[in-house]
Amino acid sequence: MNRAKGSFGALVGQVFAIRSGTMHRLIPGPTVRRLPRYLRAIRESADPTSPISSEEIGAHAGVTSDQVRKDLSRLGSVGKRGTGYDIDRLAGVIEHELGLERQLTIAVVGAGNLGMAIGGYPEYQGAGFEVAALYDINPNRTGGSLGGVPIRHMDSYLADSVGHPFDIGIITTPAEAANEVADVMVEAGTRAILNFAPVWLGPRGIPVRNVRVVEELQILAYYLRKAYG
Amino acid sequence: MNRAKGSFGALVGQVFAIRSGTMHRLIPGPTVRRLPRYLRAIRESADPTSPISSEEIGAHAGVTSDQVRKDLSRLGSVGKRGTGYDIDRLAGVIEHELGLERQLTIAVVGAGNLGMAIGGYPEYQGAGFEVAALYDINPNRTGGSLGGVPIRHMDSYLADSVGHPFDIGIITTPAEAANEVADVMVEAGTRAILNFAPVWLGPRGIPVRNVRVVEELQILAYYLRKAYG
DNA sequence: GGCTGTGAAACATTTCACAGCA
DNA sequence: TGCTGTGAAATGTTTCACAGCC
Repeated sequence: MNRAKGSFGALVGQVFAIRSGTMHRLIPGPTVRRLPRYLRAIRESADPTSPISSEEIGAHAGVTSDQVRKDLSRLGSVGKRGTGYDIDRLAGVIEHELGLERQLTIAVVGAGNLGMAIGGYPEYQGAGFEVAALYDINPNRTGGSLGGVPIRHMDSYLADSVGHPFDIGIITTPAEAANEVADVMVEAGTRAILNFAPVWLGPRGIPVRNVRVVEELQILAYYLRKAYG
Repeated sequence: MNRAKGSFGALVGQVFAIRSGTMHRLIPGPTVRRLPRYLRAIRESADPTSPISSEEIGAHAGVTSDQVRKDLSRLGSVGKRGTGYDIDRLAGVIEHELGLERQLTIAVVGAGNLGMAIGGYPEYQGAGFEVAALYDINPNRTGGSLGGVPIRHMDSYLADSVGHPFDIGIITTPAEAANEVADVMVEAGTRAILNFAPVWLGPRGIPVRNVRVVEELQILAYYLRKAYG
């Protein structure tokens, strides 16, 4: 498999791709993946009124203080030497960088156990997200609602998206359905995909991330075997 | 934050740590994380009787063929030049490397929506795992079963582990409870932890991996903003 | 004095390119 | 001829060490 380098193509592992238009200068992937951890760390900080040090952020995020400083310095000079990082200021900068100032809408496709669990997740408020709807193809599951969020038939996904496409589509269907669902999402203008189905979603021109429980277990199994034989 | 380099300490991001004893030569982390994808790719191969090429594996796993060959070459010389990789042989080698030959037992702590979804996941058979029990602190949730798997009170976790500790403990509790649960797991001899609670679990001497839905969404938000402004 | 910000060094991973074997 | 296996080069990331500022 070959791929134009430096292009908009999907990147390995943590996949994403850019639909079109100008590519901005991107922060390194590992740094982007740590930013949410820093955000949580400073929000859970013991004293929100006094500045926090890279040392303390690192302790809460499981990262060295060097790494924290290096990462944060990419967001501009945001700390104060001799003092640390102002919590509100830093939270604002990270949220801005991650694009969390605007509330992002989510559609969850697959109203099974996992979909219901994720659709009903209580942490979205304050994190910048709002679940707008759940979808399923099984009419027995549709029509109701989950904590005020309607559960609709997948057939209406496209129509529901007209005028206000979802920012993120979460796929919690069985493996067989995932590619089809992803196609519908792209067609409907959904802007990014978080996939929980155990399949590889090929590049579709929008950012895609995959979370696969079984693979996580298998990775753990490796380290487990190395540690215990 | 400073940490002895090359030690058994927790590694950043994809955390793991080794309890004690000899450290084996480890395959690079990125490679380990791709192996389960290769395993799935070859299992879903069009024709299981004829050999598969690195090109085809890569296409199914979203990785370049170079990368596939480099990764697989770390497991020893397992392919045939001019031909490709024998599917059964390769699957066996990867499974061996990942330690999937022995069935691993899982305990899920937190019998809420997410715990039930993960505890009832149908893909474990064939992937090398078996959910042995679910646990919760809420007596209203305990006592029953989920597809034959008993739901027990967390108080009995320690006693249940005597003689046959769980290989992997999955934490699906709220954030506040996660650290306490992790402590119990370590005390009970649970050998690795997969954490879904939105907190950083500090190093505990056993391999730990974290999956956090909100962080995944925030990472997506970043690329989404870069793509669409 | 204390803590950030950042070049430079060290280290890790991926890509390239091709030798080697079926 | 076709595809693997692998050194070497290119690239990316983390760690180090300290200058710079509050």
